[in-house]
Amino acid sequence: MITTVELAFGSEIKKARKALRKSQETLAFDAEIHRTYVSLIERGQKSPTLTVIVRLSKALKVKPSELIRRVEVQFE
Amino acid sequence: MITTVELAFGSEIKKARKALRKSQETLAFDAEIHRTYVSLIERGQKSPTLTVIVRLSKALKVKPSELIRRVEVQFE
DNA sequence: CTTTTTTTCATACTATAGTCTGTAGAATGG
DNA sequence: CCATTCTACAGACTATAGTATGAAAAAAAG
Repeated sequence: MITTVELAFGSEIKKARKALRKSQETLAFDAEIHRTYVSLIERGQKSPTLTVIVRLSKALKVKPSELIRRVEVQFE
Repeated sequence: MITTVELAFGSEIKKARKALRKSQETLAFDAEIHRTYVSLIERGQKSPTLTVIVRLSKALKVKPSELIRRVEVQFE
């Protein structure tokens, strides 16, 4: 099931990635996840696990809590 | 694969649950996840998805970002 | 100590996260 | 334009998240 939380999360990932001018492929490499999976996440079609959230955060140089906070803001 | 992040997350869930004097079963009911799964999470044996993290947060009356922040503190 | 509630553990199962390969289309740059 | 890079999409697959049932062990309560 895809809720809006995934969409919000995906858009924040994309935003943070663009801010670093990285491609999905580069981000995937840095976060050690698959290229196509980054695409799925950004489009809110998957609900990533805690480990993946942490890996993406590291690769994007943003604290996981900060990333989640940005997601929460979208619901205020 | 279980990293230490899951252990840290689990211990925070347990702490927050105890603070509300809830049983695992009650928390599971409130978060709409399974009884035994709460046990697994608290012991760091599973890496919950974003949706589950959000559900647990709601049931525990803590913002997801705050929950994650508490996890991060354990690594400082 | 005895009873009751809570948690752990085992096992089996279903659903979905995450991988992999390739391709078509869109976006970007020269 | 043209070439190149990047992203979306499809489909098939593997790994693991999450469910379900029950019973044993541990903890709490009386």
